[in-house]
Order: sequence, then C-alpha cells, then structure tokens
Amino acid sequence: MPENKGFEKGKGTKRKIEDAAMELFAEYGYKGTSVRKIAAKVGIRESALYNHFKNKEAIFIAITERAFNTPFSQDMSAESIQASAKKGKAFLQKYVTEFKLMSFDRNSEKLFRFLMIELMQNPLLREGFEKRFRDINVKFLSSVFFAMMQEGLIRSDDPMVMADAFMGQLFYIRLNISLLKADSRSTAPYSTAFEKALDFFWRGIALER
Amino acid sequence: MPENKGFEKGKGTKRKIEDAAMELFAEYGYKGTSVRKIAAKVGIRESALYNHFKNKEAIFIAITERAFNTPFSQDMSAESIQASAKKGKAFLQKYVTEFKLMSFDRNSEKLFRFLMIELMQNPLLREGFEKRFRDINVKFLSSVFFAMMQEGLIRSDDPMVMADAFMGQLFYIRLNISLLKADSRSTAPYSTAFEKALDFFWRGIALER
DNA sequence: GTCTATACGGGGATAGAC
DNA sequence: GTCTATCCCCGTATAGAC
Repeated sequence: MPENKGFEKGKGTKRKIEDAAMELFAEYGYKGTSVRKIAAKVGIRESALYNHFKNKEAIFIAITERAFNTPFSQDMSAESIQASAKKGKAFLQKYVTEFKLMSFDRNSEKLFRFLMIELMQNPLLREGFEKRFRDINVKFLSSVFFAMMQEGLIRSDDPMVMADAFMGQLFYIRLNISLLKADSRSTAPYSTAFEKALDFFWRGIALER
Repeated sequence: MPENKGFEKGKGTKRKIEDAAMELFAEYGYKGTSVRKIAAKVGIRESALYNHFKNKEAIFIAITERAFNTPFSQDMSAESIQASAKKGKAFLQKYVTEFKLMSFDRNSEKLFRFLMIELMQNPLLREGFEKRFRDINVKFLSSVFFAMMQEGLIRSDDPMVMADAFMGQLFYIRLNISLLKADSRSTAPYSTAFEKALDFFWRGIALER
C-alpha cells in the first residue's frame, strides 16, 4: 500500500511534476506548455501524471498556491508597524534585502515569470495577486510610512503614493533582472541596483539632512 | 487589379487582421490565439487570411512592429536634452502626460498587455524592447536629469538611478491600471495617480524648497 | 503507480474552385 | 481575394494490462 507510507514515493513524483510544470509555464506559459512535455520532463508518461493531478489545470492551481504562499511574512499588527517605523531606513533596508534575495533566487525567479505571464491572462490569478500580495504589501508599507512621518523621520506626504513609488522602483528592477535572466545574460549591472534605489529613495524623503 | 489601387480594399483587410489579432493576443497570448479565431473575428476564412500573411508568426511580427513604433518620440540631440532640462518639472510633466495618455488609450492598452505577456516568453521581443524602448528612454531621461543637476534645479545624485526610479513608478502604475482594465474594473483610483507620483518624485529631488 | 494504446477535438496550413 | 474541403500534427484525457 504505497499511499500509506510515511514518506511515500508518490509525493516525490507529485512534487517533481509541480517543479517541472513551473519551469515550463515560466518559459512557455500555460497554453504553451503541453502535458506531454511536463510528463517527459519528469520522466513518466502522460497517463501516469493523471494519477497525481486531476487535469492540467490542477497542476496550474498547485503552482499558483506556491506563488502566493511565499510572499513577505507580514505581521500587520499596530505594534509591528510602530516597531518597523522606528527603525527608519533600516526597516526599508530589510524589506529591500528580502526583495533582492527573491529576485536572485532561481526558484522565485521562475515563479515571478510565471506570475507575470499569467497575471495578464488569468482573472483568478489577478484576484489572488491583488488580495494576497498587493493589498497586503501596499497597506503595510503605507502604514509604516505614515508612522515614520509621525515619528518625524521622513517628510510629510501621501503614504500611499510613497508606498507605490517604493514598490514601483523595486518591481521595475526585478522585472529588468527577470528579462536578463530569461536570456541567461549577466545581471551584474543590477547587483547593487536595489541598494542604490533605496539610498536614492531615502534621500528623497528623509528629514535629517 | 485590386492590388494596384491607391486605396485598395486589401489594405483594409490586412489592417483588420492585425487589429483582431492584437486584441486576441492581448487576451490569450500568442499560443492561446488560433488563426481560426482571428479569421472569425475579422469575418473571413482562415485560408483567406493566408493571402495577407505568410503564417501566424508574420502577424505576430507585424504587431510587434506596431508596439515599438509607438514609443515616445525622442530627439536625443544635446540641444534637445538641454532644452528639456531647463523646463524642469514641466518637462517631466509632459513626459508623464504622454505616458498617462498611453495608459488610458484603449489601443495602447492592448499593446501593453500583449507586450508584457510576450516579453516573458519571446527572446526577439525582449531584444527589440531593450534596444528600441528601454535603452532609449533610460538614456534620454538620465541625460536630462544630469543636465538638470548642472542647472541647479535638482539635487545631485546618480542620474541612472534617478531615471530608473522615475520610470519604475510610472511603469508600476501602468501595470496596475492594466490589471484593473483586464477585469473591466474601474480605474478611478488611478485617475490622478500619475500626477501624484510626479509631485512626490519632484519633491524628493527639487532643490528650491 | 506506471505502462501501451487509443479516442477525439483543435490548430496550422494548403489545394483548387469561384 | 474569398470560399469549401481536406491533411496532418499536437494536445488532453481515458481504458485496461502489468
């Protein structure tokens, strides 16, 4: 009874299928990826694949879950926001570093491309993205910026606009890195881009100068 | 002899094919769009379509040309850069306005989604994008920023970082608008987003305060 | 759980009549 | 230039043996 083992081999296969599918989706998109190719990449037949997933869409869903379950771990409590704000630039630094790590991590990179491709085509993915990533991050960030203003650390301005400007910079850098990586080109020009962007941003809002 | 008329009807059909294809590509991606559907949208048979384009890819190419031939009209001469720089915020305002118009224009909007989808999957498109859009815009923008610094209009900083930060903000807003439009949702929250982003950005770099 | 074999629909493309 | 008819490949999915 293979399905009752503590570490069954089936789990390994299921995981392998997800990994293979993610790579292919990131490369060719959902429609451009055939079940045959996924199976071939795993090293099994298509029919065997249907023992692990009901159909192609089920594989897609499994991967979207992965994409959303690796966001920034956000503690949205008032205390956490206050504590973050008090750190000033150091908080943003930490945020940027997390973002940077994700940008250069090979697996997250695949997820990013997958997300960008499908975001433009899949309404469900857009909904999940907005609720489980964008809303949370922008709300958290703008709350922190607002708190920083009250602390007198940064100049007074619209916190939402500030948060969007901050995210926009990071996102744009990440996109450019992604495009370079897609062609297996060097990302050296961007090795310090995140830090530079943060420094520039902070100089634009900091009060102690 | 229909192909020799000054305003031949064939041109109309060819154009119609491109338009229909662009809408479908923006909605379903290249692979997700069948020649049959394009033909159906135009109101002709697939076979008739092959009188205008060699194959499906030729339609794709025609559309990418469109996407690249509608960038910002850039005069990269030294005089133009100096003149632009002297205008200060007014220059950026004009730039932002152009960007905004494109974001809310229905046709440009389709092109944008098309571009985002295919950029992640098509090496040729990436190359074209980098050479014919990104390089030109970032170079022009950073040159203008550099000139502005020399004019004493803005604080001194890395012009490239500044240009990327500026573009990043605009791009991020545009992306969010695009996602809303994809679901036919109201873009009201973004009606003044570009202006607000510019004001915020300018406050962060302007020297007269 | 994996295999072989197969059904079935859709997609790209062409031939030839009008 | 457009049509009908057709070819062949590829993609998803299932049945049934091992």
